[in-house]
Amino acid sequence: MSPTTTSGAADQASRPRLLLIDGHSLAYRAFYALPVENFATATGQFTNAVYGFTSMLINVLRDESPDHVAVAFDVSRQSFRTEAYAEYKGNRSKSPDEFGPQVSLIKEVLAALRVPVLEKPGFEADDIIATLATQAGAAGYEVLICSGDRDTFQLVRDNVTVLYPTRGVSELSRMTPAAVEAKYGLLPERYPDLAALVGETSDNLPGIPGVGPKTAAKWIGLYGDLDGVVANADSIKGKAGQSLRDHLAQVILNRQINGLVKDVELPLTPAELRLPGWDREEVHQVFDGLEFRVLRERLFATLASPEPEAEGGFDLAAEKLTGAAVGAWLSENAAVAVGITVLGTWKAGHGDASGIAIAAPEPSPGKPGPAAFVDLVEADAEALAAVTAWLSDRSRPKVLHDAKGPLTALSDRGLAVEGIIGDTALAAYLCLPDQRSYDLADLTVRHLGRQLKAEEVPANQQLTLDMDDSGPDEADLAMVRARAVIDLWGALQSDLAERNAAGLLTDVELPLLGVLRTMEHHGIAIDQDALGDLDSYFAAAVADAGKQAFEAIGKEINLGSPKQLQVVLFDELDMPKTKRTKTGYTTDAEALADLFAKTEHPFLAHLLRHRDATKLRQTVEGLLKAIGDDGRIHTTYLQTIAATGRLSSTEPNLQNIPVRTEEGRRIRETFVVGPGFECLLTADYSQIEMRIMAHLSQDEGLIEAFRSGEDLHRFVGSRVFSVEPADVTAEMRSKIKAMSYGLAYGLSAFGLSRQLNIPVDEAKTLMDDYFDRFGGVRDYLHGVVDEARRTGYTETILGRRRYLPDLVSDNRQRREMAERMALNAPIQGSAADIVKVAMLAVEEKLREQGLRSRMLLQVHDELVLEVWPGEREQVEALVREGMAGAAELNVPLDVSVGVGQSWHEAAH
DNA sequence: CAACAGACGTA
DNA sequence: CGTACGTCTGTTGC
Repeated sequence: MSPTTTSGAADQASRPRLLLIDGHSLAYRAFYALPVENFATATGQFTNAVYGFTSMLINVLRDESPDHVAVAFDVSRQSFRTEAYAEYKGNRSKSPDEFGPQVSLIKEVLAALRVPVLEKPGFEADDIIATLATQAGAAGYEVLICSGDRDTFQLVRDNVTVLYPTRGVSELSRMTPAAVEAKYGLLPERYPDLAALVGETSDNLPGIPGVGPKTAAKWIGLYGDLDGVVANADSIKGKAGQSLRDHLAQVILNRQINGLVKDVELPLTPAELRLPGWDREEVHQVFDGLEFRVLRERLFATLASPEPEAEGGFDLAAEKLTGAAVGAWLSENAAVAVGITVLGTWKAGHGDASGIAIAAPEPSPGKPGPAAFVDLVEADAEALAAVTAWLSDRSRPKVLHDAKGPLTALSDRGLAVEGIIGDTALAAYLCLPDQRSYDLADLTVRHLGRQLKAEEVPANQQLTLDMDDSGPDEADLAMVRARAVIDLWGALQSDLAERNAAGLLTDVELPLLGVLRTMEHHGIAIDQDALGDLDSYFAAAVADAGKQAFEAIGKEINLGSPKQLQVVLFDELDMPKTKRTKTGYTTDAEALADLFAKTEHPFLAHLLRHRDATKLRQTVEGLLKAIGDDGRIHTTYLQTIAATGRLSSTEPNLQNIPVRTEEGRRIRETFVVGPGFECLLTADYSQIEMRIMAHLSQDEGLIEAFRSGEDLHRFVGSRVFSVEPADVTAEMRSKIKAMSYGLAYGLSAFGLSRQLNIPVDEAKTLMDDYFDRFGGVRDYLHGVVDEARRTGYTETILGRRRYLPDLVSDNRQRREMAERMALNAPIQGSAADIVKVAMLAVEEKLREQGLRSRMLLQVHDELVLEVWPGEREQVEALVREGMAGAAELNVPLDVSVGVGQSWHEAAH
């Protein structure tokens, strides 16, 4: 067990990195990825392609830290390829008028950034890239190619990676030799062979009919390369073989065309592509002209001061430990906060851990940080005892990344963990809650400027613990990740502090993580037979409604296909057109109900019933599939998804179980109390968002409404309509209710009119009257947007922030969207804060009072508990106390509670 | 096969 | 032209 040094990522500070970009291909992708109408300067110049290209460029420069860069462009469509094959790329329509001029704007941006631009008549950008990649590769460079053209895959090598845009231009997938092999089943060098057989639509190169990538790869595998395939064409059997023989000439031509030229004469060598650093003034000028304010900020923020360690990997002194060495290592190295990663599996509240990696921070700059791995399956008693004791010692600080799953795995192996002082995923979420994911590898690049991914380790640089050459094993990678976690934690501290989020992490999110873990673990019991019966019932309803729908139109179509429905409704039955969607006219339930009111065509009624029953059946079947061996459903709560601070629930989603209709509620009847328990108890906040609105706005009228104990909407209605509360009609009340809730979402008069089916001016009057009587609400709503525009973020009552840079967007649609988010985020987010605090309080009280009752579900403003026999009253009292006391607002927090044998019965 | 769009369930 | 989510199905493929 002698310590060795392992390098988890490219450790090549001395190795130059060259980034080669296919300018045309990326500009074109950007053009189609971003809606052109949303990107125009005051003078009417379209900039979507420039924006997308520049944005991608900034990201790649930031994430990859190349020191050498070049962008290659096609000069024209004419090249040696069109000479050889006139139809090459002949299917491409002329690029739109809005596109062409943007190419020269891109070149202006590149000039300001001092990025060399290369083009060569008669050749395509890819040939230039192939040439430079070849030269640089031979000279020992690390080469990155950014291109949307798959032909570049043939250039991939150990030190040549293609970054291929997958979604628009925002996400790049790394095509390494392993990635190419995984995707196509052959070496990168052979990719053009495969492309020649399969064809390339975008280049107008037809492939062999009936031959796809699978078959092509099989042949190439069989005969070595395309020459081999061609030579053996006669011996390939079957339809595909015949097809190959029929199209042999095209295949050979394809291969001539798709091979890239690697010896184009160029004015610059790789060494001359070193980035000299850009001209700030010129960048300002160009970006001003393009009106790229946010982008300029991003450029300066991310690239002005490149991280000193930007190219380093993680050096650690890694050991795999057994026996007495485990305890010794922990005593020596784990007194400070350490990073932990867990090998194992977890899903639906259960899991198993096979190993644990622990890493301490670098003792001093440049010195490898200690790291250890303990195999939990093979561990001897002594090792296990040491790990167990250390894990459960709350005075030994630990940091994990997205800890809920790993902790579930450890827990199911009998290992309790105490002393968790940080979770890097939660920390990153609190800092920037609008990100879609908090992948550890992404965070290390963003915050540490270091790469994590294993496949980026060049084979010749891997030093492994094993004596063989198999590369880093799982344990090595786990240790590298553990080290990344602790380093990341260090880097996130100041970020958390600056954003005032440290307390939120320590006091709310971290402890909540444990609560959620046990809720997932417990799950909720299901009456499987009843649910099965419901499935049959809904299936019959679907069949019945479908049959009647078909009779009504005299034929059978797929009722689940909006496209086919549009044909029937608008072409064949000639019904009035509904609201437009991207691809046609909507057939949503509201529109269908409108159409039914107008036409009374029975098809519509049957269709609506079919939709309804189908949706319910899908829900039921999803739930049936999710029932575990224990007869319970274990959802997974996601704590870092919702930008407002809410939780979300997945696999299955138990936060959207039907409740509004009678049939829907029958599904809730199948969520039942588990064996041995007395009943389910549900507790929910009534009108929590409106109460938060009252609190935040300090509006005297609204506060009085809640303090008076009068029905809220009746009270507000009496003010708005200037009548006695008793004289507020049901219609008035429902209008007020819609408006009150709408306000918290940024509802406009137009939206209100549409929802209430009243004229816009009536809706406008209604809103004006509302704001006249509740001026504090109006002032608050205006104020919250102004403040957010000034500071860049909104804040909840616990200081949870949401950053909304689009508030200053020059695009109206985006700006107004951001404004509505700014209105809603403090309200929805504060409600989320309060429920989270309440959950912690309830958990704490259950524990303190030594009760066996337990929390099972959270549905945003509702908690569902399972009550142990004899504990009902005590639980109800503590839940009321915990929830009502979760925040000090200037209005009371009202909690209503119900109990029953099922979730439905416990509702109130 | 994967990504997208449309539809719809909840708070 | 009302926020926040997750899931299913059908369609499509710059």
